[in-house]
Amino acid sequence: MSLEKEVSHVIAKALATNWHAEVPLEYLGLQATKKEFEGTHTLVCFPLTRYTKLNPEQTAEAIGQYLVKNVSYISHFNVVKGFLNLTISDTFWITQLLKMSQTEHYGYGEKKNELVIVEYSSPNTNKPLHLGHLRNNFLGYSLSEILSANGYDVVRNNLINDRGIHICKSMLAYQKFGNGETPESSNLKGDHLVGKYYVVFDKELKAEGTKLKTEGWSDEDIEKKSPLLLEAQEMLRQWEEGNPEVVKLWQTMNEWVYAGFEKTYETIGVKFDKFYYESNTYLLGKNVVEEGLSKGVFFQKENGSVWIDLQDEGLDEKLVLRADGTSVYITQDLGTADLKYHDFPFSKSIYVVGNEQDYHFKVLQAILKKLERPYANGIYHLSYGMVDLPSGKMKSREGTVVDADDLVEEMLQTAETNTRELGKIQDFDSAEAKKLFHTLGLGALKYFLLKVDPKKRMLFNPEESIQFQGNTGPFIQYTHARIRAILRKGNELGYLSPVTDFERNELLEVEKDLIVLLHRFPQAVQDAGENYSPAEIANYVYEVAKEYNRFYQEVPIFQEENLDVLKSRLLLSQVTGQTIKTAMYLLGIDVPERM
RNA sequence: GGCAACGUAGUUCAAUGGAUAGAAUAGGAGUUUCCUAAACUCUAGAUGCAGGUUCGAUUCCUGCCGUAGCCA
Repeated sequence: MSLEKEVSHVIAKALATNWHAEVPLEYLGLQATKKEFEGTHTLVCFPLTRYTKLNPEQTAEAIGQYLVKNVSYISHFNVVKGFLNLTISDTFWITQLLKMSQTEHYGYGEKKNELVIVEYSSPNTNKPLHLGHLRNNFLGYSLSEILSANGYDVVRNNLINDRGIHICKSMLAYQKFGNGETPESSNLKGDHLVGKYYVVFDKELKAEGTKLKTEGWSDEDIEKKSPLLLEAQEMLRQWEEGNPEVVKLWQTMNEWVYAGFEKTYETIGVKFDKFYYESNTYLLGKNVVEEGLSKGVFFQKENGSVWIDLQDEGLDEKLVLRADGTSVYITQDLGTADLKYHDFPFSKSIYVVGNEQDYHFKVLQAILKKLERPYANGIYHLSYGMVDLPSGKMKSREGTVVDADDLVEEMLQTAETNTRELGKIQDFDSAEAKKLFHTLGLGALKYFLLKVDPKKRMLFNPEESIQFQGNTGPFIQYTHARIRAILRKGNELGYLSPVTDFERNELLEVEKDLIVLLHRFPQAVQDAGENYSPAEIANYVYEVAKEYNRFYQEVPIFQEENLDVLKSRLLLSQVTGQTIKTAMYLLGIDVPERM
């Protein structure tokens, strides 16, 4: 049992024996003591006064005395107003340090034998990935690692949107204006080449619109009946019919895109266990519509369209099948949900999708519940906020999109420039150096996008956002590299063989603060999993790095004359380094040995 | 029009209803005979407005103002 839980139980017992009160556990939770007070754990006593019939100070005093008497490792306490601050003996923390160092996979939870499917990335195949996709990919990847660390079996799933009008637009523009260009001939990454023709289509469509306008067309007609647009729609129809020429072009261009995506995924270090393609799943869901009708969950309107009434859920009526019998997005998502559950009987199914689709996922889950799908309650929409630029929202048509490949390249450049300026890697060969720039550049980018609460929208300022000082990936990586340097030296001097025991009874303040923080790691991993929030890991590991740097500054390890004390500090460094490495791993960020 | 968000130092982010609202960055002042100064220390600076619930509100409720979003 964790220290916090144990103490909470003793407090419950104190209230039961002294005041015959049964107090809900939520009032008994301990919180971290603020820096300016003595102690590490604090009980807020205000809510307990109604049970003790004493004022807050007296209540805290009485519980404090009980705890010191009944919990061996609580050495003393102090009361400030209604706050009971507990001090735990140094020997307890020293024992904890040894335990942490001997725990395999420290921070990880026990196996749960439950399957979780995390769907993320899910790109369209008509254009390359941009900054928003990066947030999605990093979130999905990191969340998968975090859930895995919490004991779940995780399937990382990528549902690729490889069909539809948007791809036909690229295809049509390519057919008309492509002149047989290929990724090889143009020296463009496949996804960028296809994206180029998506832009071409848009430009041509606009030009056509301008021309039609002078010919007297109304805006509405231009929007709906522009010949280019009709042609794209016709192409989509032909694709659905299986027209060999169209299908072949579609395959060719998709292959280009996949090759491009694969490269990007590899560079940014994200992986998938399973791919679904909408070209295979877009017809699913019609059987669900029939099922819903026969169960009376759906109803049909006079024109034949099928709807569900979700007003009792606070939502609207929602169309699930058009009058002409064609599907809408929600239809295929219903079918795909069944398919996923059939392939991977999960207890949780997580969709990493932007918050612009909040309504869609509310509807999806509500429908699945009404259809009494056993998995419906396990669905969770990890709804993340948009990444805005200083100029506002990214718009592909206005050319304000930050391209993922470009951004990554810039990051690597910045990493190289910064690193070379510091002149610490003269003895690195070029392969080592390149690897380091990659580690640092991507670390900076991933950390930047992950440290913000996923639910919140965030701002990305290209000039100012990516820094290497302060609360950044490289700062944490730097701390790790420092620790590794210490450990190398400790090893050379023969002090780490390994450290399994030492004589020590007292800790410096900064050492204790660090151990207390490290002791919280398993809880941080658990919380991050329960809240679907890599940001919690990011904030935690930053705290650890900061605290270690303080320790490093205040305590010159190798000047210590007492060998037991020296060894204990090496062990503290080792556990810190390991914790940083693990936490960063959960974020999908690598840490260097030297930098 | 309907729905659901968001608003915290100059800027970017924190804060299970708890103590004097934390960090980073930008600004000011320091630290290198010592394990990596991508570090450390000190300093200054913020809860949109008005009510309400509470012993206690950045957090919960109501209204207003502002920002972007979704559904037509």
